[in-house]
Amino acid sequence: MPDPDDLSLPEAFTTVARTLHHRSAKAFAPLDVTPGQARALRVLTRHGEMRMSALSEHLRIAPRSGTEVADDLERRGLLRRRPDPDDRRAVLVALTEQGEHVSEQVRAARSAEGDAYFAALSDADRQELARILRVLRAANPVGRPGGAG
Amino acid sequence: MPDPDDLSLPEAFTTVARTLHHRSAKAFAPLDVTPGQARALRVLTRHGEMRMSALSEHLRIAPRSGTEVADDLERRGLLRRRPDPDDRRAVLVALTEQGEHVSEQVRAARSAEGDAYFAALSDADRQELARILRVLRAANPVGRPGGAG
DNA sequence: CCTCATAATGAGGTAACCTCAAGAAATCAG
DNA sequence: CTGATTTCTTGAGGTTACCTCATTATGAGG
Repeated sequence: MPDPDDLSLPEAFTTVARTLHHRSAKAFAPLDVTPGQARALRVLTRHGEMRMSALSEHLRIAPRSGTEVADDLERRGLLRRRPDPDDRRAVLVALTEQGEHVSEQVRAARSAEGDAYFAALSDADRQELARILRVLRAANPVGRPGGAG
Repeated sequence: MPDPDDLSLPEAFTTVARTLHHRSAKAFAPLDVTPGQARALRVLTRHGEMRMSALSEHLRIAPRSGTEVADDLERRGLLRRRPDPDDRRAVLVALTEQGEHVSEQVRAARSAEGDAYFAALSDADRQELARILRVLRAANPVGRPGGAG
């Protein structure tokens, strides 16, 4: 196997992200939840009931894509939709009881397996990385293609 | 827009990676090259002619997926295949002259736009990030699902 | 009422992966 | 040399996680 190339920052980042994705997918497989769904579960656990549009923004994906994630979770009985009483165009989404349960399992699986990916880092490095990622997120607020037309 | 959530490390990483991917895709669009193809171009520029299997390993993707990337580049006239004279099962891939040219443009586009994503970081932070990514890559050598199946 | 903006979704598409199995060639056991 | 096994690549078909565009329903302002 070839030694790691001296990749550029974007390349190295992408490579690590893909590996991480595989790891997470494996960790969540027993729960029958994809990494994307897992993220949505965590958002809903943290912030409670919200509109579809808000969910999409939290996940930083296009509104249409948020619909899709919600569809999947609803099909699995982890999420319920209800009309927003204040605006009949809008839909509110929230976790079902089972959704909360799975979300907690997701959190556990993340600690057990997903975060294991980062176990090679010292505590200090993990904090450094977290800080750097925050800076990047703040500096590049919206990754959605619609944003820049 | 909601403030960035206090995401877990894996989640934050994934989110940043997706945004970065969008940025790169946009930066490479004028060259008619996807981010995945751009990575392959860079690998071939750095390491020269190699087998399909070696290309896949460099990109850390399944062998079949390497074939696909090579197909795309060959269709665009950026890459040529030839049989390996030492092993007639194997195929050697290398950039064409035009491929070298586009690869250089890719490198330039990365500096101009792709790396702009990391411009929010100080030089020190960029080096920190690069170091941390190297540690992660070294600690988790192969992200390919086939490995643990 | 008419017009314009907004919320969600149906329809259809893409990039970048994957697995499984086939076909050809190399290698190893006898 | 023969047969079994392994290796290298690719055909066929599938998945995830996104996307854009157009449509429907509702809300807001003149």
